[in-house]
Amino acid sequence: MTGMLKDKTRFVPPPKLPPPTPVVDLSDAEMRMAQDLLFFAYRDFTNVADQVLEELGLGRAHHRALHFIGRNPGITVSSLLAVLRITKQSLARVLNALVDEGFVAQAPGFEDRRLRLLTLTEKGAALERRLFDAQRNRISQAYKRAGPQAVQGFRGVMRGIMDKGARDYMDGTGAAEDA
Amino acid sequence: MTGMLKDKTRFVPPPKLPPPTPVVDLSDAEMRMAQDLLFFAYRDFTNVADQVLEELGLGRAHHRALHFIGRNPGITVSSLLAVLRITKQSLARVLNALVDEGFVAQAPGFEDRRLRLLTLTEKGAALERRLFDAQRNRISQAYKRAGPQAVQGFRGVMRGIMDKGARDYMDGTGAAEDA
DNA sequence: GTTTTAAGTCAACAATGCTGACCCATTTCG
DNA sequence: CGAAATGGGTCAGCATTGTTGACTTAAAAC
Repeated sequence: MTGMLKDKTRFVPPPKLPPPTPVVDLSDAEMRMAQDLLFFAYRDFTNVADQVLEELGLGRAHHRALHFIGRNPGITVSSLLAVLRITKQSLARVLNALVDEGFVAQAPGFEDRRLRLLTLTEKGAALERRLFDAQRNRISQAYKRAGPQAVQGFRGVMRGIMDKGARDYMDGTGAAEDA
Repeated sequence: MTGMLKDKTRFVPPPKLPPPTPVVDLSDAEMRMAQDLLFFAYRDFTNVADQVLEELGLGRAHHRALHFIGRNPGITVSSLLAVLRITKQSLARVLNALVDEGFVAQAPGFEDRRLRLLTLTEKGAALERRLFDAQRNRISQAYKRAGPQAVQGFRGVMRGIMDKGARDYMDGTGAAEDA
């Protein structure tokens, strides 16, 4: 019985204390820091919108859909799937909720009537605005404090981290890209 | 019936097509872009480690725990909770799995024997290394391409986006901070 | 007129958050 | 010393959001 640890087989004797953490080279520490940066910044950035979402019984997935539909009015379901990289079923849940509650409207395509062109309703645009405003504060504060040059660097690095596909999407001016 | 849309009440007539997306001011577009950057960079960065994790039947939550224990050898459970900002129960699931499978070791504190000091076992450190290596490529590529100045900017902006608490943690040299 | 394609749907499952309610061992404090 | 506070653990149940697999329907393409 190792004190409070009960006898749970779970106890493993400590490896002589701090396993000396290799500390390979300097840039290694930089890379570790980048992990932290991404984790914290993303977590806290997304959290900003959560309060508003909770009020409405929506989740982050809904926010993402609203965001990308707002940025790409008339986007098709399959393009949206390609951007989000989730399955049709996952999107369906979220999208149906948004349509049911009047945040998103869908119209059949003109040329190809199989397509469902997605747009935000006014209600949807208003919600997206609200969510955006919350997050915008964060960003603009951070941008302001860091300065325009830092912003340039930020963009460059972030672009470098993402997949080529995402980079391409972003280069498409935010208009619906072709998967 | 409106073609393929069946009769699902779900159909909402299109709002005259692209609700003109206000386009308030220039900096607004910048902020929107930042949302995209964060979403894509974070998604693709975390994805990098997923393959390795899947092999082992572990998830991202396990990775996070490994990461922060690795960076803060001897961290207590409550400090880890404070860093991750999740509940004890959520952490327990993940931590128990890691201990059971020999990735993490725990030792009672010397001064205060209620504490459980967490460290990576060699096996755990090796796994963390593996996961890290995958992600390191991304980062170092991005850093290299963007240049050292951009990296500075990246850090500044990311720090600005996160909560003060996270910033403080990071300033603690990555050594276990006091909640 | 057959085959693709865009979209929708049912069912079931897994990971990871959460809350609420307790228990135990240790430390602290009156 | 004895009570309260603290660090940690656990059971049970639930929500969100991701996954697979299998199948349908409507429209387009060939």
